[in-house]
Amino acid sequence: MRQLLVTSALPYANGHIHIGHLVEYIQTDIWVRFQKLQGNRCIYICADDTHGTAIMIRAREESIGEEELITKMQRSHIEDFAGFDIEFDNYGSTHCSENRELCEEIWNSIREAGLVSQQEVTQLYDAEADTFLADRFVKGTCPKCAAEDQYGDSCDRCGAHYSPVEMVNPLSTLTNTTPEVRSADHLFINIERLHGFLDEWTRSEGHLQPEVANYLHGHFLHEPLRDWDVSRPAPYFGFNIPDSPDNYWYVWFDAPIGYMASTRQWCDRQGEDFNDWWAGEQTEIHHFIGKDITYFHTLFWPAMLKTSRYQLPTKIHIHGFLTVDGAKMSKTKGTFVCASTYLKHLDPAYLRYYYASKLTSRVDDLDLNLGEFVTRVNSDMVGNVVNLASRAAKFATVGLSEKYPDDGGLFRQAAQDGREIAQAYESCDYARAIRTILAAADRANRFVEHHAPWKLHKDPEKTAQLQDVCTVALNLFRQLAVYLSPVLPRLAQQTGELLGEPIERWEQSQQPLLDTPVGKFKHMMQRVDRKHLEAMIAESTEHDATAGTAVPLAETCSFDDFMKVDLRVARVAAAEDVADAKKLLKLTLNLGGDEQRTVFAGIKEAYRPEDLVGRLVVCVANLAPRRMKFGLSEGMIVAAGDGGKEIFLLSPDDGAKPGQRVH
RNA sequence: GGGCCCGUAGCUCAGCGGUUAGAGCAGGGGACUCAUAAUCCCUUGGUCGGAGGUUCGAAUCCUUCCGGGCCUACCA
Repeated sequence: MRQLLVTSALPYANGHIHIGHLVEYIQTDIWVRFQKLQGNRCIYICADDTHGTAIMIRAREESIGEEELITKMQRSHIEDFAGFDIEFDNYGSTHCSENRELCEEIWNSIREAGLVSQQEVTQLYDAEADTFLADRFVKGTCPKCAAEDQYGDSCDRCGAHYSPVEMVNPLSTLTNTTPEVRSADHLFINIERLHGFLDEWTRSEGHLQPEVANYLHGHFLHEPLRDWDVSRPAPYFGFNIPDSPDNYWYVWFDAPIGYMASTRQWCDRQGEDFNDWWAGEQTEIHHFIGKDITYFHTLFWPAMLKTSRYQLPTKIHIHGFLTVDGAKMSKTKGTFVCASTYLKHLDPAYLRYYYASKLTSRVDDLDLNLGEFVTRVNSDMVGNVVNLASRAAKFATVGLSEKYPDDGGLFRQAAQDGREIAQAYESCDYARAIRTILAAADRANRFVEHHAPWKLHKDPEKTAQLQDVCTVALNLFRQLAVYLSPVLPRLAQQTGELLGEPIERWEQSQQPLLDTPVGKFKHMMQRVDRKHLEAMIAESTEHDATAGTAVPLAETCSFDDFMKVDLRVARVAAAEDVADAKKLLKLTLNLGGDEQRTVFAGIKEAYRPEDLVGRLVVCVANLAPRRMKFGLSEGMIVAAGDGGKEIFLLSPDDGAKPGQRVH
């Protein structure tokens, strides 16, 4: 019997669970249920990730304490997960005494190993909010291309990377004030000292999916690893560092330790020995995470565990992101669906089944195609599998036969399929498991078709034959229910009730159930109603009115300030593609008379050159010319939108003439 | 600029060195009526992104080009 400790990534206490998160929790829950069904000793551990600047700021916005915020959010997360039949053995929080103690212990080991150093870090500081600003909390003008309204680390428009300290006219998005530059001492971990270990660990068989190992070597491990900044100066919501009391551990230091803290809570409750789970080789440790946090889990985390002499992960299972109908989840499209919203409209089994039918062991993104969702659930799951019980149970009033009848080898074949299905679950290739199960369901349906119980039913002399046919059909169905029970626990439970024996072990798929009464049949699952799906999307759709208020207004400016900007109507005389540029089109603008300008505009993804020629636009005519990679840009055209495909050029109403001033 | 991954039927994918390239859904035709408009049978549909190469043999290995996605370190 194996002993397994399984985790999912800790959801951040800053937001609610949505269908994107659920890919991971459903994936993990299926794996854990499979392991338990196999008779392995397996615990599923998770917790809320509660620390960091974002929590501090949100608590302020809601005028409540951080602890109140995270308590509320944890309750909500637990409820959402329960609604999707995701069963944790312990669901904790990183903000607990167990975590603080473990952080301290691991920190001391890292200190003792001589890996910690102090370095000065210069950052922007918001004096009004009294906090250092992470890059995402700074907006300003790009120091390279002068694009406005860019985030503090890089520019959407020219792709430049810089430090927020270099930005022109930076503004704190928290208070809309101008931040100051301040320095503070941070603590760094010299992770390069573990380079050799990480090189070997990431490469050695089985710890990572091959593409992840390739990525790490191609991207990080081919050069010296940079020191990891693990502290943040006050104010910060988190744990104080005992030997550096003005500093806090960065949230990514204490978050993975939360896996251990949550395990410790479980151990204390169960009377188990914590070291048995984290300090000995008898336990396999499996982390399930999304590809966005690969770096923390495959480099920092093993380094921390190695240094503090804890057990290293057996395997890190990494999955991709969720897209909906091929695009990122979007609030305006209504595809950013919260777990609780989903549950108001649809059965959680649908999503569990659909995700399972698409999950493989690779890091690829998973697309939730809404049309396909309906088809797979209705045709494959309900029509093919669940309906099998429906068409046989009704005729099985006398119960199952005493001896298993000749079924042409169907039961044996499906029993043998169990090996392949189990292997598929084990390797996280659930799509393969589902495919194999569906093939068995096809065979079972063919059997029923061929033996036509509805005809036998009409002939009183064929009762025994009818019983045999139902015995086969229901046993074939029960096999499927066992195989699907990690994905569809409720279906397994209903099947157990129908046939009078709960489904608890994988081996139940290997022996037919005989000589037992069959309960009264009730529908086990409804088909998806497209209307409910549409209602869910409608409820998730955020309208423009609410979406538009998200960006705070800029500082008040005087009329004179405004008049410094000379906006002119211009006609696009020519527009051409800039071959090597990702975002730029080269425009020739006519500003009235002979006045011509060349402008490089970052609108390539939203407009085709041929559609622009001849139209009127509004141009900033007195903007300082800018030397760009492809030539000199002598102005700027004004547009709304976030960039990419979401760019909307402004144009005057009919009658305006090139050269007219806009004011 | 660099890195990782992916391009197979309308859609979602399987096949990853060896018989005429497969499945499900969708499309077309038929059967059946037990069942949740279900199920069963037959059927249409692909120059396996393009071009080279290795090989007796390539969707499968290598090179290169094209197209797409993701990442590029104090938000990994």
